[in-house]
Amino acid sequence: MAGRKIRNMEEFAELSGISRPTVSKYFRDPESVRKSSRMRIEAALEEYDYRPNIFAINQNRKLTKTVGILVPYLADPFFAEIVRMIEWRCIDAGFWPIVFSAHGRQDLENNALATLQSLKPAGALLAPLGRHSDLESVRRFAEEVPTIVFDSNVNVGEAFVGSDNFQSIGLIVDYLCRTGEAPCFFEMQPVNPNANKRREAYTRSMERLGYEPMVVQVEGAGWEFERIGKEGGIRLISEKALPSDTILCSNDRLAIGLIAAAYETGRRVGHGPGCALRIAGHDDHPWARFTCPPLTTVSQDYEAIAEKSADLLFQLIDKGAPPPRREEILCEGKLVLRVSA
Amino acid sequence: MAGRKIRNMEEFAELSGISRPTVSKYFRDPESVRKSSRMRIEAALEEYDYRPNIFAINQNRKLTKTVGILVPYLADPFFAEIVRMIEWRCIDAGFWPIVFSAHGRQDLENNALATLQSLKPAGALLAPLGRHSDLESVRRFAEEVPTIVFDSNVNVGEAFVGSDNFQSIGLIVDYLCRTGEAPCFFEMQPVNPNANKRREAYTRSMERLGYEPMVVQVEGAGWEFERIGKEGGIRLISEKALPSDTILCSNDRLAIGLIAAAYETGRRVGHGPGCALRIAGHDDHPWARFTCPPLTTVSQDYEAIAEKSADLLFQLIDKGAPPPRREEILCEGKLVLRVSA
DNA sequence: CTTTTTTCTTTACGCCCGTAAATTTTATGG
DNA sequence: CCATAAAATTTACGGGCGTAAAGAAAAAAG
Repeated sequence: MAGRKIRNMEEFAELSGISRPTVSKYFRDPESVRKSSRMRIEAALEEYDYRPNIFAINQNRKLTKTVGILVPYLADPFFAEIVRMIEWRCIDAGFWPIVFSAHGRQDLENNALATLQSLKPAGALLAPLGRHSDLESVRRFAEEVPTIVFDSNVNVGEAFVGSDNFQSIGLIVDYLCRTGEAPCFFEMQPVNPNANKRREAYTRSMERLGYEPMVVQVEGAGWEFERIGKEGGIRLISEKALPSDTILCSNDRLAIGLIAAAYETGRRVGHGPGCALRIAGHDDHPWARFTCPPLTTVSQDYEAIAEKSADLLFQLIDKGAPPPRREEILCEGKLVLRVSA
Repeated sequence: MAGRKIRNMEEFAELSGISRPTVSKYFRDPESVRKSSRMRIEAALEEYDYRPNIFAINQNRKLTKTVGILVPYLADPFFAEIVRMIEWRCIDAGFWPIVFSAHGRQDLENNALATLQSLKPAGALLAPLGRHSDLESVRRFAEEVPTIVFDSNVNVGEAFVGSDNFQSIGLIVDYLCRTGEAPCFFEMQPVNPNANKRREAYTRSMERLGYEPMVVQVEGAGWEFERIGKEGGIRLISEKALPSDTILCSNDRLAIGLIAAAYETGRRVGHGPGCALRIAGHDDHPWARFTCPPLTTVSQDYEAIAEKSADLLFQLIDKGAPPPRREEILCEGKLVLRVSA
């Protein structure tokens, strides 16, 4: 494939000895042409290294093979991981995934949606910012593009895939209450519906078990959750303002910050003797197993969320028609017992 | 902008009362048309919400406004951060960044390069896999597309931007030797030139200071550095196989794993009294300040690397011609003293 | 107000490919 | 070997835009 330069499909078709429409058909679906033709085309491909012009292809296809993926913050390991898994599935299914990050900002989210829409994608997988989303924009987008929403349920799109916060929080509240002091709930200002649901789930679980819910909210905006958790944690610990020595964090990143705060203030974290604090998180972030001590948490089922949302989208694209009513698929979390609580 | 649907530029031009070629000119550069025309177009834009078809635009332009960004592993916070910064600059400079991740695999890197090339980007910013790269593919790509290589110097492209490993490693080796036992060097099998340079820099620094270099390599492939560091660390610590109680890790992610290993085996980390190990890293990863204890490390200058590589690319795109010889820009690291060493 | 310059409009062509219709070739089965 | 079905070819058009050329209109300069 080091031969001369190929300008376009016309030229390539000539060199391969097959007509251009047939070559075009081959590139849409290699199985759709006769075997002998396929082999001649592939022989020519070996020799000449031609690739059809993506722009010209997509200009004329009503159904692009592009799938848009938008997440609120790609530098968050949760999204990085889940995007990795989704990209994978898209490629396997013959789609061309293209990733956007809103970098935590509404204007960039809107921008990404607009750019994405002009790419005329076959579909989109959106994890909206949540509280900071311009819901009207998201809705308008979803009206034009087959859209599955994941992670952050903003009641837009043909379906939602996410975690069952009531189940997962229930699980860990049960565990914590059964094995020691009832937990307080450590959160920052909620950025998306998950945070709210988790707080509510915590409150309900506590009440169900006959405890008084205790919610502690720390100051801080933005996506530097660890810093917020650490700074807030240091203040709360040194002021002895924590209503319980068992702390359930709204997510693992806050928990990582809180563990750092405990270290800095000399409190030993864990469930053994001599430990001052028990700290638990939620999500099972990629880094949760490497904290000191390793973080007890509830896993989000990354694989399941990635798989279900992708499959649902492919289904939606194939069917053409949206489902009769908006589906909401909730994946269950699993208790991940480590040392911190 | 809730008016009727606009099909194409023709229709939009008609509605705005300006001819299509002028509208086309406007979209390429709004300043290039007369003010009165610009205002009429913008008024129509307010009302009708039209966006030119990206595919049709790029098909006819020789110089696309796309900039490709390829990193080896986007779920690594170092790359996530630096991509975030680069994307930013591209958007500011009026380009359209598009991000690819090789997910640590050669076939996906090649795939991404091919896809990227068929997008006819104005330029590309590549952080190659390194040892696992198909250098011939990368080279062929760089011959066609103005390319800046960053992070991993594989001697391809018009320029390289990265860290000065000799400077940064020298800095931390000096510090560690001055304040306690001379460090051994903790690494895994090198995945890219940086890892090799760092080992070499360590060796030289040690010899310069009159110490015997001690390199410890742990088993493990792939991009789960923390796991590799932790598992290797546990083995080395429990077998008392570490040649020094001060350990300089090839990067922060390994160090995070090693700190977890020290915790698990009950060794206290830090430079104070009662500490069994001093552990230092390299990179100043976003998570390095949240380890327990916080990680002493050498920062890579993320901002500088992102800025210089992006600026260099824009310059290259404007100039049209490559620089007389391949530039190599090395950014200096800064010592980041925390508690772990 | 006239001349010069700038900018716009009109017209037209091309980019590279998808795709439809009509025709020809090739494969399949009896 | 022929009839039929399947697949390929030829021909033709269109998509949405860039862009060039020529002439008209508007702005700037005198």
